[in-house]
Amino acid sequence: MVKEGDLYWGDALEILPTFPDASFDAIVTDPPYCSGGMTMSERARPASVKYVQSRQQLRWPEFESESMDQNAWMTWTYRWLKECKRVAKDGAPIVIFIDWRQLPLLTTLLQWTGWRWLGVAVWDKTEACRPQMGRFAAQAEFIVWGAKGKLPAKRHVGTLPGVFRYRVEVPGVKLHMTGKPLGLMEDLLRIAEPGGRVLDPFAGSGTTLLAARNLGLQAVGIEASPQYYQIAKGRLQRREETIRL
Amino acid sequence: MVKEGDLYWGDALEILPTFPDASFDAIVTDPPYCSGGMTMSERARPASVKYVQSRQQLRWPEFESESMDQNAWMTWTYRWLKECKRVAKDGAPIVIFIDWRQLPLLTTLLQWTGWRWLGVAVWDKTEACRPQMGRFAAQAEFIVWGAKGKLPAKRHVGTLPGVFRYRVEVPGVKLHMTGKPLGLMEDLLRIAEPGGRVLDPFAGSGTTLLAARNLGLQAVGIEASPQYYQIAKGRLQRREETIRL
DNA sequence: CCCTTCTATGAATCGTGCT
DNA sequence: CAGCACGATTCATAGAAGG
Repeated sequence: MVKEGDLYWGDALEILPTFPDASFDAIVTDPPYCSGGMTMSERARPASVKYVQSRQQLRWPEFESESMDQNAWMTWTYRWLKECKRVAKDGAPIVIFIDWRQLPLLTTLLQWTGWRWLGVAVWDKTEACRPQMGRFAAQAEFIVWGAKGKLPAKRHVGTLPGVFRYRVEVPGVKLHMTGKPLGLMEDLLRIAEPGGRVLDPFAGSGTTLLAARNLGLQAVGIEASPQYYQIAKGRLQRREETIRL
Repeated sequence: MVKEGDLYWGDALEILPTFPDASFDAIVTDPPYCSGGMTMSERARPASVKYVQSRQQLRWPEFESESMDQNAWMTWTYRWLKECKRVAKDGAPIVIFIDWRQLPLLTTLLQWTGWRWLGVAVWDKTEACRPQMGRFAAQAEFIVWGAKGKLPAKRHVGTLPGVFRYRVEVPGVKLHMTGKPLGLMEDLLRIAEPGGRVLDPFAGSGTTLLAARNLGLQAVGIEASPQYYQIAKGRLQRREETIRL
């Protein structure tokens, strides 16, 4: 198994089973949505074609798991949610990014795997990525959250907002095609008990891990793509620099 | 059948069948969510008890259909969605408020009844919601939208945002326990073709109808509660006054 | 009679705006 | 300007019901 510090390179469904039971205080992740189309043929297009506007050269490395049909995505999501539940401590919160098309399926899967569904928070990107005439813009991304059993009555966590307003970052600042703003991830990670151990099984360019460390949390990540594994590793090593990417 | 102008008093499932096919350009509504609890007994409590904090006297007339269990709500929603589809013209948009708990069920029902699901917009109520320690606030309400078939390629509608930020109004300004800000409804109604005919089968205090008329749309509403029917009737009649309630 | 499950009731979170 | 009311909630807990 390849790893560097707390960052693992490999398939989440292969790495997760090597972790002991009840070893994480929170799961925070942004899995592949596989939502680029309602039809199988649209889904089968690679992510770089689905999510990048027409006719510009490839800017992002490909990421896997984006070419599943609805059924494959469902089985796959079921399995990693189940594994995450095993490695989470009782009462641990889980926070998952999802887009509107997959939201109903994800809330169902979350409950099927035994997690308790507690709400839907919103990432307001404040401007439409692609405004369209005559339709509401897809300006929000959704954040499904829940817990393994009940959230403990007394937690050392304050009150948290339910809508987070952050602009999408431009390529160069964001290092993954679907990379999230660092401030957004820091806000979300405040759901975790201070000093706790956080897992991101789909680490991408490592923003969750970086944000976690900024908050004084321990962070463990898994990333399947060799390119993003290298990018995340580099970011974590450079964390001491003052520039916050 | 009791009606006054374009406002009908009665059960939507009884009034809708009296409308002709393909007679509306848009459906915009805020149905009872029936979301107050995950158990049947919790749901069975009247809305004024479920949603209003303890120890204050009854401020709002009760509204019906808020005391259904999940199964009853599902069958009921299926039936009114189906009727709405019949009375909608081809290409007409539908816009429905819902809370996070019922969102997955509503998107399923929308598709089961033959509507095309096109997205989820967000009403961000901004800060004024009940904070909770250690959890994300339930600060947003969700707006499921779609169309009967495809939206026409050429519509006389501009680009619309996907997140709407409006504070919850105080009692006195809002006339229904769950009343929506007038500006919010006006924003949402911009999805309708200018001059079109809009239906709200759960009119409540009539904010949708008022907003529609402010935008120069024809508006038809149905309201089951005699109290809210009177309130909505009064507001529409007073519309000429400059004060916008 | 004890244990489990269900149900009914009310306390409490804090930023904001109104009095 | 201080105080108070308010929120399409959520949860804990006491009491009832059932096996």
